[in-house]
Amino acid sequence: MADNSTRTAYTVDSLLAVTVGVFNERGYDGTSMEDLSRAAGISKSSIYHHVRGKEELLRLAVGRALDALFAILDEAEAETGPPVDRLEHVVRRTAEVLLSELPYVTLLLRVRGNTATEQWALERRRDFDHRVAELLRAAVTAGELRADVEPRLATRLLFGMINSIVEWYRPGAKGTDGVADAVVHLAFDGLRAR
Amino acid sequence: MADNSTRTAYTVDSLLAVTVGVFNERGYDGTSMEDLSRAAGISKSSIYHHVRGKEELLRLAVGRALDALFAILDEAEAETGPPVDRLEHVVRRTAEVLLSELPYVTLLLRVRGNTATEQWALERRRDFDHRVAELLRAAVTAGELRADVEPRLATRLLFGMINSIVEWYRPGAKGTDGVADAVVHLAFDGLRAR
DNA sequence: GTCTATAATCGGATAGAC
DNA sequence: GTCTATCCGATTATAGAC
Repeated sequence: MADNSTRTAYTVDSLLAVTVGVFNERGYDGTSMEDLSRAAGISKSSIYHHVRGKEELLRLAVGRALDALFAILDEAEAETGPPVDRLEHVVRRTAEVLLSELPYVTLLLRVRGNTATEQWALERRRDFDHRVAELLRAAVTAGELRADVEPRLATRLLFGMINSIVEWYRPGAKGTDGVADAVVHLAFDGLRAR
Repeated sequence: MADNSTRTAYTVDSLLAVTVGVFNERGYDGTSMEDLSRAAGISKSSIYHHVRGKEELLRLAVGRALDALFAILDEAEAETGPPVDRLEHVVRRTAEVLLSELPYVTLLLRVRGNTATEQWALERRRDFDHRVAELLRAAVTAGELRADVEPRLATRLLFGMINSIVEWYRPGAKGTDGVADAVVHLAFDGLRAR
């Protein structure tokens, strides 16, 4: 918007939405405050009015993604059904959260660990993975999942598949309906025709 | 090695091995020439004796990964068996190449497209994906793979799973034997007990 | 809440000696 | 083939006006 006088002033949230888009396009390290100011249509120093700096923008964004993901685990662990059903719930809901919080989760999954904020994010991701691996292990013990693949390895490959959604999914694009269904089908029953 | 006088002089290849390790730890954008010189134990200007700059190091590294991946497709497309067998060959060999060329493929998979070199790498990755999707489509047409998941979507999820190996695999670590086998089993037959 | 101007530092790259 | 010294543009962040 070219006319500053009619544009609604930024809030931290609306600034964050713009920021995350740029971080995902250019990478966090590859994004300068100049890039952000251009994308937001305000000056660099105006950004510093809302946040302490670039790293705080990263922390707020990945925090939003992490909160959404941990909420899924809290739901699943409160359920009473067989382990395999709870695991399926986590798989489906994680895929759905990836889609609904796409830019925030995308950023989270690309974090490498250069700064304190990035290391904090990696740590919380590891906690998430461990809790999922426990669910999967319980389903194997119950005889509901095949026992010939090590649970930790299966968890990693399973979430590798789910997380890869952020690499290509674009809302509204053709042929992206039923992504969560496809994930659940492939994960539990595989590609082969029966 | 602290003693410069006894260390073998770098070649482009040996310098590349060091470089790729740092790029993967800190990210390409997050790595400075200063970081590289410290890791290699030589000065910044000595690096410029071997390569034209930072971007050339990236090009050499991802080029090595791409060459290894395209060699797999050339093999598979030359085979004469049923499509599903050729696809399984590609899946297994891709997982194996990920393991054998781990740092180079890791770097390739993290490229985002900020520079000309990065865009060239993304383009070649798209070519690879399309050729795999064709193989998978042929296997669906032959009735060897389930028809209720769109081939492009299945390809993406399949390679999402395979590529995610670079996120956690460390050579020699416990519980990482039979990774390629696990990938093939999960991809074609799924997690569920039979 | 946003601006212009600028401080302070970092990072890629080069010159020229050994 | 490697070094020290340095150039200079880019980048994060701040000061102070409106």
